[in-house]
Amino acid sequence: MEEEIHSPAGGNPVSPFQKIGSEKLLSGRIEESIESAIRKKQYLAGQKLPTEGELCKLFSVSRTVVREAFRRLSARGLVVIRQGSGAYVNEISSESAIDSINLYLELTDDGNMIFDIIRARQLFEPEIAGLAALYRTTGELEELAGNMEELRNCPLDDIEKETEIDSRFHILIAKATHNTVVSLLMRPVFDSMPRFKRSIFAKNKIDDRQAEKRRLIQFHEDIYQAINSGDSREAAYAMQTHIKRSERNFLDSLKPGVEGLKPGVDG
Amino acid sequence: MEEEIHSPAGGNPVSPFQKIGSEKLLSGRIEESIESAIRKKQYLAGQKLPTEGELCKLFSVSRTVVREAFRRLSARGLVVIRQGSGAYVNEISSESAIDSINLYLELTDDGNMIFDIIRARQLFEPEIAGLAALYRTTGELEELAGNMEELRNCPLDDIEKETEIDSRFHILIAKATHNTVVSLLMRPVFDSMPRFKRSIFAKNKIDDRQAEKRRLIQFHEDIYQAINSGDSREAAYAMQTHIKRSERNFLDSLKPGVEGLKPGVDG
DNA sequence: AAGGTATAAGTTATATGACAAATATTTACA
DNA sequence: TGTAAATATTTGTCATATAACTTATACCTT
Repeated sequence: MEEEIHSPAGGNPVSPFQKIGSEKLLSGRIEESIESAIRKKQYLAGQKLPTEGELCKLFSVSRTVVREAFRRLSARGLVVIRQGSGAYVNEISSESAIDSINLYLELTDDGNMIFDIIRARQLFEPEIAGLAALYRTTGELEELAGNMEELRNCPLDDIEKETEIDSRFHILIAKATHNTVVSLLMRPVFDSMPRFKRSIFAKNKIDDRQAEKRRLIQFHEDIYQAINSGDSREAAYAMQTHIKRSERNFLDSLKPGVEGLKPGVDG
Repeated sequence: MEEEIHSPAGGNPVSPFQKIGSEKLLSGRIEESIESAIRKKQYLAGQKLPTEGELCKLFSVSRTVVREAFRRLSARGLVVIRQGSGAYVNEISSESAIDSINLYLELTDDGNMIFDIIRARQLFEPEIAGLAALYRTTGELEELAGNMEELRNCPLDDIEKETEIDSRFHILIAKATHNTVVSLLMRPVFDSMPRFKRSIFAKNKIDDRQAEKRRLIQFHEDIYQAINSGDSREAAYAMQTHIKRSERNFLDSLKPGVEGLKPGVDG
């Protein structure tokens, strides 16, 4: 019989797919079955899953439902589908998970999200900088130095690029903790920085920009030096100072008149 | 006939859907188009999207690709599809995003994830408890009290339930910060607690369980009191103490000999 | 025999048509 | 007017066919 599907990995002849339950949609049930097999590592990253046709026979369903199950799985980043070739377990990547958080934050932002972001940075980033000072490698220090060089060379009027470099600086520090959880969870915070900073800069007077960039560079320099010297306490302090300054910049940018104020009364 | 990409009937207010680009798959392009419309809030949560048939005509594609686009969108939590009714923009929920992170953490756990989790908690939770002490409402205090009551009443041998209650305690504190970013990002950390604690308890001597639970209750009590009295510093300290103890428990559970080895020495 | 090319086979992508199942709307009736 | 039945709409699943792409094979040239 060709009942046997793929036997991945080891010699276990038992099908990696659990019997489909009594859920609602067929495509959902098959999605769960395949997901379960992947979670149990019965299929490893890069491995090829059975073809649509094989799964049709295995589950006794039409190609439609198998394809829709694959679509759901690929949308969630669990598998990649290559036309003409097949479906493969995706190399695990944090991007899909991070994108999911970013989407949520974007959709739920009622305009006050930035306050939560700033507060979260105040809470977490000094601790992160302190940890980075303890665990950073020389390679990571070089990356930070390179990032600062990029910042110095960034044209004064290219705000888009500057904020991107800035947020990458903080991502690098989070990575230097060598804590995958910390660096993963902080990514959405840093990813949102450009979005917010755009609106801040938009309200700033142009004259302030040059001085502000000098300060930004100096803050990064201070943080870098502390991390470089392995001084955890100083790194935390430098980071705290940096973020407080950023917050003040933001609050100042709101001063002239909060956008929420109804027109009718003005200066 | 259906060659024409028609503008929606009548006076033609601009279509909410952007023109499809030059991506690879049709279903992917249509997914992006619909996602973009949702991100721009041209369709709000709960609103009904066009039917499959309408989208087929609008994009001049088959039902197959429209359905697969919908499957992807629903897998990502952007829309919900109700048979016989239609597709609706999903009420925004953090669950999908959190699940995505949880899946990533589970798949990438090589056995050392727990160290990162513990360290992340050490970094973040004291700060969170401190913030919660400042912003908690009386309702949230009641929830915390109720949670502690649940913990006291939990059977000593029901580890599954105990860990669930425990992690919920910490989730409640994160929520009490009234910072959506903080409570969202910490969720995966707390969600992973039961998974890890199972293995810790499994290696603990049964005799320790009663004393250990008493200590757990006392820690929660201390944290609660500090948060209740609005003492930010004390709340952070109590939380720090709690987590350090948890870490020691974990490290102790590894002592006798990493996995496999039966504990042969006890008090 | 080695290497490249054309061909064939396998696999996914899309289209179409049909019917089932669930829901929504309209109609008919009391 | 309110309710129930009938009808229409919409999504779910199946089946078949063809296009587009990938991989494997056979063949040819050198």
